[in-house]
This record gives sequence, structure tokens and C-alpha cells, in this order.
Amino acid sequence: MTDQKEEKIDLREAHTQSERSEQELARDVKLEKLVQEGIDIHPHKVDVTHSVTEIVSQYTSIKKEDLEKQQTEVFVPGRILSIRRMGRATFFHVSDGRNKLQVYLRGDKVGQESYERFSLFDIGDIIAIKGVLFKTRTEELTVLAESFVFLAKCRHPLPEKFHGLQDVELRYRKRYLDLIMNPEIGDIFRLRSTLISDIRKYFDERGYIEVETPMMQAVPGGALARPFKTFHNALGIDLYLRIAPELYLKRLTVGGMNKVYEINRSFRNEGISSEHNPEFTMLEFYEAYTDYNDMMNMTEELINRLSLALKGTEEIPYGEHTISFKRPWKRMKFMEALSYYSGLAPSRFENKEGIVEFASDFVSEGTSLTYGKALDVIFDKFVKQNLIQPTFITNPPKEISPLAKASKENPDEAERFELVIAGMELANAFSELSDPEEQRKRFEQQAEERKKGDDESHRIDIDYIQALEYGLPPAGGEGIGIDRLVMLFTDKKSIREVILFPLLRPKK
RNA sequence: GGCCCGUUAGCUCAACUGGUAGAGCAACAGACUCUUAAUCUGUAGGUUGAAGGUUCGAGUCCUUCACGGGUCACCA
Repeated sequence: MTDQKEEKIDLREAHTQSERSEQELARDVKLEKLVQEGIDIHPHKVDVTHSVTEIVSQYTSIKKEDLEKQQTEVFVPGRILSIRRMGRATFFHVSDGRNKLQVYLRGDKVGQESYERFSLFDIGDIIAIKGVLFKTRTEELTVLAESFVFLAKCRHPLPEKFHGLQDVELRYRKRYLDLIMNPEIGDIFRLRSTLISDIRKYFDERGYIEVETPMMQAVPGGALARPFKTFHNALGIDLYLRIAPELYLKRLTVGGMNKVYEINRSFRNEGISSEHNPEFTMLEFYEAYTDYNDMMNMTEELINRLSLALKGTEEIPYGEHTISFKRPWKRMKFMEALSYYSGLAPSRFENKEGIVEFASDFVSEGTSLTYGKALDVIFDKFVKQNLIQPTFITNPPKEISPLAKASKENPDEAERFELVIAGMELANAFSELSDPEEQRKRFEQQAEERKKGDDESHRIDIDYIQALEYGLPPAGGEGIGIDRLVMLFTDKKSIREVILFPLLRPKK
């Protein structure tokens, strides 16, 4: 029944889309003429010899005379981005999304019939050109076309060639248009791809294995957040999209996989902002026989190495700031940071009720605050935005760290750190809590808070406690937000700029 | 969710205090064999996001709604 309803909606949308604009109708006419001329408008593969980028990178530096001597034959595909028709000759640019290459089309070279056929091509069409490389008077690398084949019609007009596509909403909704018009967008995602593959290299070199753990979980755990809920028909059970892979990765550590990592999506049913997308990519890694100090060292090493590999330097621009990844990074205890940036004397924090009172001014009315939550509020309000250079904020209260081992020196603190860069939380790590009885107590404490109405408190995971009962060796573990890391390295202020298809409300 | 801003031709943008909705690119017709934001001549293209309201008259003012951006709150 639901299916039928959906079908009706689809049909109506198909109908509105079939209302063609004047410019689209002009393209339809040209396409029809191509069909009448016997052109295959959805051709099979053609054996091209180069990409635009290959030609540009291989031949741009070659001198005009040498290029003419070489008579380099190419067969290159690309999307037409601009056309300059001048009677019996035409210049146009084709793009592979990354680079542009000019083509020089002469009526006397390709023949009358071919030349006239080109008038049926529009900006946006994809073609492949066979020809010889040369350089124009102004030294621009160009293909002198001998022939060309039609590969695909663009049935809509493209955005304006000079300004490109500016409308942010359209850029996200039609990312393909963004990629066609704005080549720097492709650069963001090429960097993202390189960054992830460099991370894999780093862990692979250290003997880690990459694993995949469930995204659909009966008990969502490993973080304090609201989950997305779904239902499995055959099993008749509720399932949740994971908010973190943490508890499964630690189960693997119990099982003797001593160095594991996972790079994949987690999902949190929370607000959307320039730093939050409901689905986001996290790196999580766990290593037995290490602790949170080792995690700090690895984090410094990893991100420093990424900076050198991606940007060739340890200092990168971010907005009006310059971020330095030079080691060692600043380390500051949570309570010290709180006191330092809020201006509250350390003694003030001994009065727990006073702190809750103080913090309640910064949250919406009716929010019930525990002491730990109040500290977190003060941290977000006073500390976070001031931490521009990479800073490890260490030893937060145990109360808000239900999965971390308590500190040896101070049992109220957790052996844990959060990494803040440019005011963003980039990473979160701890010495993993291995005591099943203690874990049970922490879960029960969280359950109490859930009863009080905190639906982001951690759920009790009996199966996980049982796994701990088999023995989790001392281990350090960490999660790093990949999207935010990419934001840093691409100098972007919005997470939507580094996610290909960020979540938007569907149109209409 | 609160507040602020935006939504005008396919795209990028104009339109004073309410008074006939314009330009560039793109499109269409024509000229042009080294152009490159090509150039030149001409033509067409609009339910100003939607629905109400105020007014002699609304792109402009008011209300509601939709979508987006920013920000605060919530939240990793």
C-alpha cells in the first residue's frame, strides 16, 4: 500500500520534470537531429588514449616548436565547457572535471559534414576528440581536431561559465553540477581520498588490521548520543544505526585482535550544524598494551604526517589562523583549562551545586544538569573556542567518561583526552575501562540519568560486560572525526563542504 | 527549536522612500579560419519561492508557510 503511494508521487515528479524550458527544448531538437543523422546517442566505450589531465600534465611544458615536431596524436574525452564559433573554425574547451584542454576545430580539417554536425553540440555535451597537439599564438596547449565522436548529451543548460554555480543549496543538492562547474570541489574530495588512504597506510605499517563491525546494533553504544531507530522485519526486532563502533572493536580486542582500526560511518540523530552531519565518518583504533598517553603520541605523529604528506608542511592556514602541527602539542588538564578560561578559581569547582547553578545560565531552561554535564557545558562555552592550536585536553571527570579507566592519581578523573583544533573536537581517546564490575556500575549510573530524562546517556550493554569478563587487556583506544580533519586540511568552515552529499531536507 | 539574512530569466546579479521587472553569460537567427569571460548585429526568454492581506497600485510593506545560509541553544 505504501509502495503504491510512493509510485504516485514519483509519477507526478516525472511529469513536472518533463516540462522543458526553452533552452532545454533547443537541446532536445539538436539531440533529435543527431539521431536522424544516425548517431548513436548512447554509444558504447571508445578507446581513448589520454585524459585531459594526462595531456595537460605531460605536454604543457613542451616548447611550441618541439610539440609541432613531435606530432603527438591523441584521442581525448571531455565535457564541453565553452564554445567560440568563428565561422568556418571553432575553438572550444573540454574538461575532465580537473583540467581544461582547448580544441581547435577547422572546417577544412574535419570536413564540411563533420563541421556542421558540431553545431548540434552544446556546452555540457561529452565528446572525444582525435587530433594532434600544438600550441597557439598565445602558447595555449590545444588539440587540432581531425575527428570527434559524440559520447553524451547534456539535456539541461549548464550554469554560467564565469561565475560557475554559486547557490550553496543547489551545489549540495546537485553535487554533480558543482563538480562539473567548480573544479576546486573535486580537489577537496581528492584530498579526502588521499587522506583516508594515508591513514590506512599509517595503521597498516604498524601491523593493525582494518575491520568492519556492525552498523545496525541492538544496543547502540560507544558514545553519548541519540540513535536512529529502525526495524528488522524477519527477526521482528528494533535495531539502531550505530553511534560509534567502539564496543565492537573492544570485543575484538578481547578476542585477541590486538591492533584494530575501522574507518566508516556512524550516525547520530542530533541537530545539524556546520560541524555536525547526521552521518559522519570516524576513524576508530584500539591497541592492546597501550594507554591514552600512547594514543596522544600516535595522534600527533599521524596528523603531523598527514599534514606533511597532503600539504608538504607542518603549518597550514585555517580561516584567519595558521595551525601548526609541530610536535609536541599542547597538553592541558580538563579542570585546569576550565578554570583558566572561565576565570573561576579552582576552589569554586569544589562547590558542585554552585557549578551546576553557574552552568545552568548557559543552557535552555528546564535542562537538568548533573555536575559532570555542567562541567561539559562550561568547557563548550568557555574553553573550546579558544583552543586554536592542537591541544590535548586531558583527564576530564570520570562521570562523563563511562567507558574510560579512572586515573591512578585521581580516581575522579578519567584517563582520557579530547583533541581540540581550531575550536573543533577532532578526537576523543582513553585508556579503556577493562573492569566488568566497574563497567556495570558506570552503565547503571548512566541508566539513572536516562531515567531522569537524559536520553543521550549510555545504555546498558550486558553482552559487552560479559565480553569484558573474559578479559580485556590494558588498551588505548581513540576516535578521530575524519570529516573535521578534512575541513582542517581544506580550510573549510562547514562540514557540508567536505561531504559529497550532506543531508538536506528533501525539496517539495 | 529561537533570532537574523536570503529566495527575481537556465546561471550570476540589479531594480532608490511602494509607481511600466533590467543587465551579463547562456539560448535562438546572422557575420567571422589563432579565439580564449572571443567580437559584432538582431530576437526571444519572468505567475519575482508559495498562499493570503494592506493599497488606486506590491519584487518592494504585513501575516503564514516552504527551502537554504548564518548564529545561539541542543549535541561530538
